[in-house]
Amino acid sequence: MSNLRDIPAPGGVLYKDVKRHALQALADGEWKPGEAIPSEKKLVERFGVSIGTLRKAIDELVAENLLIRHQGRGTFVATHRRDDHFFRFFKVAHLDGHRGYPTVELESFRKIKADKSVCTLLGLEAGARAFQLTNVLSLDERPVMIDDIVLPERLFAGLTEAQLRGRPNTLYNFYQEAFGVNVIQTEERLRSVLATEREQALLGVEPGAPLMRIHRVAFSYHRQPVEWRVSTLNTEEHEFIVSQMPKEES
Amino acid sequence: MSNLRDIPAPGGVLYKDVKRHALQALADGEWKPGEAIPSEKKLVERFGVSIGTLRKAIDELVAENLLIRHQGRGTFVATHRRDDHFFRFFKVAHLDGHRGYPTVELESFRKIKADKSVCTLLGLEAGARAFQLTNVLSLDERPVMIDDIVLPERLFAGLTEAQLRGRPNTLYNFYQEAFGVNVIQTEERLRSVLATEREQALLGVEPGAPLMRIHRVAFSYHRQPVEWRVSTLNTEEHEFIVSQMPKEES
DNA sequence: TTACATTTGTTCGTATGTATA
DNA sequence: TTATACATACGAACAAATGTA
Repeated sequence: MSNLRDIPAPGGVLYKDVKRHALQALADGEWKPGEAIPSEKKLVERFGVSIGTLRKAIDELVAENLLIRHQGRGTFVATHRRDDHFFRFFKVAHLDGHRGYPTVELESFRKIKADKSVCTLLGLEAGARAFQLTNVLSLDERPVMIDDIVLPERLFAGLTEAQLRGRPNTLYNFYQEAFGVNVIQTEERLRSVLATEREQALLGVEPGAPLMRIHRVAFSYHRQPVEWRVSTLNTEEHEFIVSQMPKEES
Repeated sequence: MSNLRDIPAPGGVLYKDVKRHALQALADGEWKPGEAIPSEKKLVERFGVSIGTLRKAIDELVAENLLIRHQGRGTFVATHRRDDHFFRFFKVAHLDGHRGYPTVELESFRKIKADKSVCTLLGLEAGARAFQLTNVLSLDERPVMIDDIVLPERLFAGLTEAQLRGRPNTLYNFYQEAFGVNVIQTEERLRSVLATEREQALLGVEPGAPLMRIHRVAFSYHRQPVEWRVSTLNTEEHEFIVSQMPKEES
């Protein structure tokens, strides 16, 4: 392993180089979710930089929620296990403010050829194969949201319906553990629509009921798109939460 | 001005103390939006801490978008001027992805007694007086969103309709410049609803059209609530954008 | 254009404190 | 108790950007 100093940084900024290498270790799966990365001391040796420079690089990855520091224990790769990052990606709450975990029922699962628009969004070649699955999410025993999800076959090779039904944890945690696919960022676009017949049936709402449609692209490292999702939410008793700065008081 | 070292920090962490004092300088209006705060050298003297400690404190305020650093120029208090933070708070885009500035028309303005629920949300005593105003926002010459806004009279004493009509910049910039009220954070809750008659008229939609209702509380320093807003968005040709991590690539 | 002062950005390293196993 | 790992605090030296004389 050569020192980063040996090759001048492209941007000329050393800590950005360290960050880039750390990011690569994450993307390559050298550092795996839930596991500790090497100690600061070891990373200082590995990268040939000072402790301050290393810290500045790791600081940014921590700020981006990719790593989690624990004083006295080590620095860990973030996971999608319950409580960890779950509510960063599940933004539905009851009108009274209460936020709970949904129960998930797999409604359908099949292989498809991704259509043109989805291929564009996921950066796939035209006609690429993909998995299409539909989950119905319930809160307090009542169906609240439909998730129509498309996953590129290339990234999720061998995915089966049984796996999806048997998964013990969150979907994004399942992506991590079963396929090494790490969702670290999402982009969502929200609209209001009227319920279709299918949605009336699945969510148990009246014809003409207003629903919220959420288009989401989920990204992994290096902004690689890994999931396309259309969620349909019944906001009769629930709402979609958007808040800036979940942590830090000012 | 006494050194921070003279009084042991409550939490025992010096840079948090520095941050707290800096935050107070912002909340007190000692450091005003758009202006430069004292140089690092001066702040080091003022607080009696090392440059590293000072930097760590300021770093957090920069990360929270309260301050903006410019190498060679200084560190400035963030403003709500166009292009600056505007799109952090205006999350509406055209379906084709294009994001533009809306034109705003003041539809109504009056003094009210805030009702109980609004008082709770804004942390006001029961029956507190407030201003109620309604804006209609247009994109590409077409009305797209209605903003129903409530402002506590205590924070916006003397606000007039003429001021609101004459303001050259964004509403939040107007709060800053005219009343020293600095919006730094918002919390929003979104639902889908059917258009009321009033909304049909103002937005030019059909009866039964689905609209998006956005409930927002805006906060200033120390999480003080300063504005209550109910926005109603026509998502026929526009959508509401939610994306994590607007900056930094991973 | 040049030179210079000012201000923030980067990199280095040390010493000590605190949390964990 | 001990070793390990991260957290805080210090500050020096130099680089890069900016504004001005």
